[in-house]
Amino acid sequence: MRILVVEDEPGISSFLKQGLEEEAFAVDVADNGKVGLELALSGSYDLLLLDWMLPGFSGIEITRQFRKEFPSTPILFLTAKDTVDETIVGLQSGANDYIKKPFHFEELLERIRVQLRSKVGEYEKFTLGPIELYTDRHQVYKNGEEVQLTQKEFALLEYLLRNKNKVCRRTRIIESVWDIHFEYNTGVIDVFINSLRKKLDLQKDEDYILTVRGVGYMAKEK
Amino acid sequence: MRILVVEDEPGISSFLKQGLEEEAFAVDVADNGKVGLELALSGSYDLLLLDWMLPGFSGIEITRQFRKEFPSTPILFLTAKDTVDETIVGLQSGANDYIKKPFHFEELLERIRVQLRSKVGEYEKFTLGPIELYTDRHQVYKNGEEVQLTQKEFALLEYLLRNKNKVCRRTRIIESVWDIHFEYNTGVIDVFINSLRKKLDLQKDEDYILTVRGVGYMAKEK
DNA sequence: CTTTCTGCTAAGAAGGGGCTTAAAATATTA
DNA sequence: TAATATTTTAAGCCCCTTCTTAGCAGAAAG
Repeated sequence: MRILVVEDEPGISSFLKQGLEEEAFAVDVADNGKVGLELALSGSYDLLLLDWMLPGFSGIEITRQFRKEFPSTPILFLTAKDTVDETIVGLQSGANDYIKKPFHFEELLERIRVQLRSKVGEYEKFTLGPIELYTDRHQVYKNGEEVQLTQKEFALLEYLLRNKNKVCRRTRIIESVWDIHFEYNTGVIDVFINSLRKKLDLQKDEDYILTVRGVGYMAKEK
Repeated sequence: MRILVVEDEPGISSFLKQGLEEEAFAVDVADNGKVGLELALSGSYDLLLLDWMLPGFSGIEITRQFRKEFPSTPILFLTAKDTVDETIVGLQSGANDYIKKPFHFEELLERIRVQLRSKVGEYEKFTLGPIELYTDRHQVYKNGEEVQLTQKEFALLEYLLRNKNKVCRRTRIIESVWDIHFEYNTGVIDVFINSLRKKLDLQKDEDYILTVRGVGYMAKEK
């Protein structure tokens, strides 16, 4: 996933570049609107991250011009203050979301992920003890040997691994994996956890998928 | 942290209530705009979560009226469609952020946390001597080692830590942790205090959970 | 010192949650 | 359309959690 950051303050842009690269994004930086727009129009980005106050073209202008060519590429903009006006203009001119400075990096990440959720993720690999999971190839291995999982089994395992060492509540699991948002009273999760444990052939000492009674499940590294 | 949810669909509102309560928010629900506005104006909330399409007053009207009295309380609104217009009107009338339905609960939580971040600190972590408790992850540590607690044990410890250095009356504890609001004549609390002390392996010099004879208990930092 | 009260602790009963399995419903493939 | 695979529902079982109970120990009061 390629991201273009247009931001004139070197401190912020280098912070963003470094942080996003740690999350396995490819990041380019432009420090003014003119260069930013040129790069953006080259068409090789999956998401734009624009500072709103820029030398050269402003964020609005970049957004307007860019939208003509690329109607679906998400644009996220950074607003300096809590001014509603900026926000409104930004959304009207075609941006998808905004974030106020100062922001927490985790939040920025979450908003980027929301925007990219429709697009297919790049190559991602998760591990849990002897288990490896590749999101792109849709494959899972244990001790190097491939394990055949169905779609839902895979999705559930992926969710647990994305939240490794954190307790995953049943409600969250149902929401993220099954996309059921507003109610739940089913035992599906149990069934799929069961088949996961079976297919992964977890022995007694391999307690990688823990059940947290009354709460949910947790993929835990030893 | 108290949150008011104004939402007419019972499915959604109960889902929100449950989910937010799991994250340790106190949640009230109103199912129409009129009651919602009345409750909101009572002034005892830290954040409003408004559905935009409501019987009675609409989200806009609630926002406008509420803003006159409470200029700084964050308002988050839920929009049904991906219409920029609604969003713009919402932000113009004084809301702080919006989220599109259907949404992922994680994202909603993140946005709520952002709004409350100025009010309250980061993620919720409570400490008591060598004991650490993380509300979001549902985990407790003593001297860095995880301690396995059941739901009720966790809820009780969390309550005591939220009221650290304050005497907690038995009646309050029963109300908050067990949700029993009428009179009580049971020894449950004692039993759970006992198992907490055991599981936390408190030595004689580690008197962090004190008994206040005739009143209740207190988590006390030395 | 004795009595009375309150909290501590252990053991067991009651209840609920999760595991497992099989069968039904749904989706996919030939 | 039939055949197959996947997903979901449902039910019984077992075990963990929760709550009750009761005897005991120690504090407060007389």
